[in-house]
Order: sequence, then C-alpha cells, then structure tokens
Amino acid sequence: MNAFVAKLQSYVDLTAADRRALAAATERTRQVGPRQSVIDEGDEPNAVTVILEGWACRYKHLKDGRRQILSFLLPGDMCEPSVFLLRHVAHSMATLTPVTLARMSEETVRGLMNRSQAISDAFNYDMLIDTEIQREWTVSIGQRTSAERLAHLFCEILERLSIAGLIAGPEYDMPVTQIDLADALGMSGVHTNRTLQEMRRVGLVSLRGRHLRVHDLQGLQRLALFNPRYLHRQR
Amino acid sequence: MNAFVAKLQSYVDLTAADRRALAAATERTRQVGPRQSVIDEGDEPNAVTVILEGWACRYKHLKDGRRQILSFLLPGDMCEPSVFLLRHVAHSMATLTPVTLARMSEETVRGLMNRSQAISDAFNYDMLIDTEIQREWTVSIGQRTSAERLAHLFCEILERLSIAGLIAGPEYDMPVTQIDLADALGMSGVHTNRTLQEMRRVGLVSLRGRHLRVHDLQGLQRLALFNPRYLHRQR
DNA sequence: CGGCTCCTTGAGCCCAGTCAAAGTCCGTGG
DNA sequence: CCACGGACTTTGACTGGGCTCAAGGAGCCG
Repeated sequence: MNAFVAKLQSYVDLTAADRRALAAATERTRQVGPRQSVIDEGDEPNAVTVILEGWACRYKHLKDGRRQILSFLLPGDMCEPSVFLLRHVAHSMATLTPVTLARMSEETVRGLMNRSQAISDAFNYDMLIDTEIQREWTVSIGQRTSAERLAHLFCEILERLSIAGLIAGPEYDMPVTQIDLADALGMSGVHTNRTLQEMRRVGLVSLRGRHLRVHDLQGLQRLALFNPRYLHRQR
Repeated sequence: MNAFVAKLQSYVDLTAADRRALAAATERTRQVGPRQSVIDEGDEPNAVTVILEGWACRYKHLKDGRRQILSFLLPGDMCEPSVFLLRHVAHSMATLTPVTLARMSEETVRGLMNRSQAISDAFNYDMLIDTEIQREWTVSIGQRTSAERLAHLFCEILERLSIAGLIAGPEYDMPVTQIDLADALGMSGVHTNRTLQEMRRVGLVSLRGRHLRVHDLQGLQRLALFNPRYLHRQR
C-alpha cells in the first residue's frame, strides 16, 4: 500500500475494493529528479498529481522575482482532487528531492468518486486539510514572529509526517535550503539563518545537513503556539 | 435568484432544476446583526453556511490575543461545502455587517451533489477558488510590502464583487475598520492608517466612511502586482 | 452633551532586511 | 587523492520599514 492510500485510509474507512481501486489508479508512476518543475503557472491541469515518495512544494513567483512557497508536499499528498475543473493553475509546483509521482486523469478521479462515497469523502477531506494548512500559514506569516514561524513549520511537518506514519521519533530529513525556508515563511535568508542558530543555541531544535532534530518538543510547540487540532488527526 | 445561486451559475451551466434546487436549499434564511459570531473555533460543523447578503470574515485568534483575519466573505460566498466531514472547525467566523445567511444540512448538500454533477462541480469549483484566494493572501503577507498588500486586497475584492455582479463602477462599500484591515494584512493599525493616507495622497484610492473609491485602477493593479487570473473569472 | 468607537498624529525604537564577503561542504574530474 | 567550482551557510555592518506607546481629534448615537 503506497503512502497515498495509507493517508486516505487514515481519514475514512475504505473497503478493500476502495483500496485496490486507489492503488490501481496510482500504479503507473513517474520518477522526477530533484529541483524539477512539475506544474507551471498557467498550465492547463489535465490530471491530479499525487506524490508517492519525496518532497515537493507549491509556490508562486511575482513578476519582479520574489517567490513565496505556499506549501510543502510530502509523500501521500495530492494536489486538489478537483483541479481539472480549472482552465489553468495559478501556481507552480516543483520537486525538492527525487520524487515518485502518479497522475490520475479526470476520468479516473471522477470514476473513483462516483464509485465510492468513502473515496469521495476522503478526497474532500484531504482538500479540507490542505486548506486548513494554508490558513495556518496565513496566520503564521501574518502574526507569528520569525522564531515562532520556524517553530510552527517544524511542528506542522513533524505532525504531518507522524500522521502519515513516516517517522517514529522527533526528527526527520528536511530536504530544503535555508532560502527555501525563508521563502516559505516570508523572511530573508539571512534572518532565517540567524533565527535557526538561536533556536539551536537555546536547545529547541537543530537543523544540520538537511536533517532536523527536535530536542525539546514541548518547548517548540509552546514557542510556536502550535495546536495540532487544525490538522485533524483521526483516532 | 439569490447571490449564491448567481455565483454558482457563473461557474458552470446549471439547469433550471439545479437552480430551483439550490434556491430551495437556501430558502430559509436567518438574519444576524453586525459583529456577531457565527461559528466559533472548536464547534462541530453541522451545516454549510452560505452568506446571502452582507459581509463576514473568517479569522483565528492566538492564545495571547493576536488575531489573523483569513478571508472576507461576500454575498454569495459559502463555507467549505464538505465541512461536515470534520469533527470540529479550526477557525471562527463572524459578521462584519448585518448578514442574511442560510444553512444547508449535510443531508441537503449530499442530496444536491448526488442529484446533479453540475452542482457538485460548482461546489468544488467554489472551494478551489476559496483556496486560491487563501494562497494569494499567503503571497501578499509573505512577499508584498504594506502598500502592495492593501492595493492587492482592494483589487481582489473589487474583482470578486464584480464577478458576482454586485457592483458596476470602481468603488464599493468596505464595511471594515482599519484594525480589521490590519489584522487581515498582518500589519499594525497605525501603519495601515499611514499607508492608506499615502495611497490617498498619490491618488490611487480613497477609503473614507467605509466606502472605497478607486481613482486609478491600472495604477492600483500595477502597485499590487495584481493578476486576476487566480480568481478564475469565467466568460 | 457625554461617551463610545474609530481615525490620526508624533516620537522613539527594534526587528528584520540588504549588501557584501568569508567560510563550509560536497561532487566532479584530473 | 587532491584541486576546483558551485551551492549553500555563516558572519558583520548598516539601514529602514514597520511596530509600540501614547495622546489628541472626529464622528456618531443615545
């Protein structure tokens, strides 16, 4: 069972047939190297993309070069399940690591949703959580200080990886540069660097060699004003 | 035909029967005064809320009192059509003006979506656009300067009101305080005030007595780096 | 007319941005 | 095995956009 089916299963009760149908729909995979574009702003969306392995991100570029990363996509994540309703997408997507992805055509997605209410619900649930995450990013960037923002992002990803069953302890590979972090959190690279050093100094987390270790989870969550309820972990 | 049906109709082709079903589902309305809470963080969502008249907003409070407004809800806007899948909501909603709203039960929504693929698509389309707006807010708060942010918000709402057929010219009532604006844009009230004055001074817009007048739409859009495509206006 | 709420203004400060240079790490090819 | 180059991280110095605190004005409603 791939990460995608596993995640959907954590949302709702899927029958064995549902799981088989989902697995079949994401059977044909494609390998993409790191730092490759997957979807470009303006593209016509003809398929729903699913990340099976690796990290990717959504982002937007402003004309003058400023970039905002909108979200990190982890194994099991999908783009909007009804994206094919749009004439064009308004943001881009690129890989961060080598990625294994699958694409489901509109026909496939509609077939899955018509066949099974549970699958339909699971897709909608996933979309809801994706939106919740986006809203929490708005809160972070709008209200949280730089240290709180970094802390919150680390907490979010820890929780998401944990929900997906991809990690056990309080550490994970975080395959992004400090500039990526900066562009995700709406701060400068230099300031991101200094804030990370400060968090390291006070013993909250250390991020070295693209690996994040959380030394004081409670302290990190307290600093971040992190409340995991918005991620709607089940059971 | 209420604002809600009108908006959905602008997304997809609805049959007369679809329109009647949607109108019937939003027939029973409720009046809510200005500055009233509609949904509180943690509530169990038992219905889909639709704004028929007036303005409302989504927001989140942090424990220490900081507030981030996540979006403004205009006539015709609805909350997430599949919100009833969640055990609890992670944000609050409150009115800004007197509001007429309708509530559709889970049963009603599922009935509508099962009955008509067009309605189902329209709901999903609306949710997609809601997410697009949220993403653009992330970009604004993360990357745009204070003047650009204000300009972008004014452009967004102008375009949304225009899409909904609620205005003709480049002006509209904007029933929010400067503090509300500040909390929406992640800036302080004082700085919002000064930035508004500067925009007035250079002749872009004037916001007085809760009424916004755009004096130089092109200039405003240029300043905002505004590209309306993310709102997916049809035809 | 009194008392809200909201808007406006001034002064001072600091968080975070920019610019620029140096240091570190790592993969590649000689 | 080492030298080189490129990408990324770290540091220092300086600047400035935007925040806070605080007080005064304006508008509105009972």
